[in-house]
Amino acid sequence: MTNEDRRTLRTRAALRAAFVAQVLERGYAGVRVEHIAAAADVGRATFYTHFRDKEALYDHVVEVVLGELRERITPADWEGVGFTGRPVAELFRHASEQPEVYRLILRGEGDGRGLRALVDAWTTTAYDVFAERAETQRIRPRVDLRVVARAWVGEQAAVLLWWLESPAPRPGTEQVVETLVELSRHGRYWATGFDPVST
Amino acid sequence: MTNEDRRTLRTRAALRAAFVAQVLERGYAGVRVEHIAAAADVGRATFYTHFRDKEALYDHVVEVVLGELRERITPADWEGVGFTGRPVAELFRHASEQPEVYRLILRGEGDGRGLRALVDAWTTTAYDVFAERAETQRIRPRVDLRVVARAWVGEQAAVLLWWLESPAPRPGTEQVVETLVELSRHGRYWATGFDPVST
DNA sequence: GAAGATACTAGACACTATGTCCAGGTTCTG
DNA sequence: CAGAACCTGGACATAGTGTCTAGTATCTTC
Repeated sequence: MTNEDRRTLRTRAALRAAFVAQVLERGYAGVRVEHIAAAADVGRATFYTHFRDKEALYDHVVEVVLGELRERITPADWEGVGFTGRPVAELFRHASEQPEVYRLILRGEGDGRGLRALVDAWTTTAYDVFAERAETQRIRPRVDLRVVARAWVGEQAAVLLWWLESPAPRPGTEQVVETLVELSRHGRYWATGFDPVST
Repeated sequence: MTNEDRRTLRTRAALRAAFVAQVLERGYAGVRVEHIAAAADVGRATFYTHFRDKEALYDHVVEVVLGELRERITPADWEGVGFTGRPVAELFRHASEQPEVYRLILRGEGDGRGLRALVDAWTTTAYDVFAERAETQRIRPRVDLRVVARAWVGEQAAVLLWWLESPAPRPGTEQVVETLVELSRHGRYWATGFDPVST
């Protein structure tokens, strides 16, 4: 890796950071290329030597985050007892390290493209794990696993966004993740204490 | 209600329909005011006599849908055994009657504003029901009800979008709703057949 | 069926942001 | 220090926005 490359990488990182900050400040539609360039301390023309337009930068940002997330979760995380707990915890931990990008994506900023990318990727991963588990354990699931995977992911997306946008005194990562795991394990009725039969 | 009002209402409805169709065809960012006007069979200037801009029309569309949904679900739907099943079924039924608008909103089109509006409204409603139930029944929930409400809504949003975008041979409303209810009742582990303890 | 009100219309307008281009400047490497 | 990158400001044509105006169509009411 030569040093020209380094310079390029630094500039791109600056543009990414500037983009995220600007979108959270002004909203995706309200951000001008000039704002991003200025916030990244770079000329407007320079922006275009790196990215075709605002959308391209957005896609790049999402790609980077998804790449990091993928690298962080190994197949081993999906093994064993309570096998969904570790991936969820890892997701929340990653998000808490860079709340801005995650808020950006989960809010559906940029016409929802990033949110759909995240949800789709995460859903595919989950479904594959669920399906393979059912396969190897000769289990015949009582419900459609595609629906289960979607539900599982949607649940996390909604809770994660709420958690990231909650003001200062918010529950800790462990507590929220624990709640999600409990819901997976015992169902909402059990967790809330409402008895579906006698009520 | 005079007849001028009628004309106005008809034009607005036409603009709403045109907007939805155009966004699904070109994506929110790709839609020009001219496209909407043309699709509604109306002059471009007319658009501006009804709505400030594209965003205002978008907000109006969301408002109408949320209004309809609210009207459809009475407090009685939240009563009794399996009290979450009926509202969910009603939501899915409403969505299946006008899949286009719901797809538009759930995809996060328009920088996610509509999706957030829908999720927030639905979450608030759910939380209030949950909280009041816990109150009147003197139940001390095992988990944070705010998280439960978020999770419950996120689950539905993700599954509903998936369902609306699935090609022709897709599961029926009843089946999908039934799955969601089962997940609420018994938890994901039970429904998938994976035993969290012995696995 | 005429008068009046209201919605609609085409076209022109200034304005703003986009994306491309270029010629010259800066910064790092070898 | 020479060369190769990256960066730069400014100029440019283009496209879409939102406003306005003067005039036309449509419907109600008497």
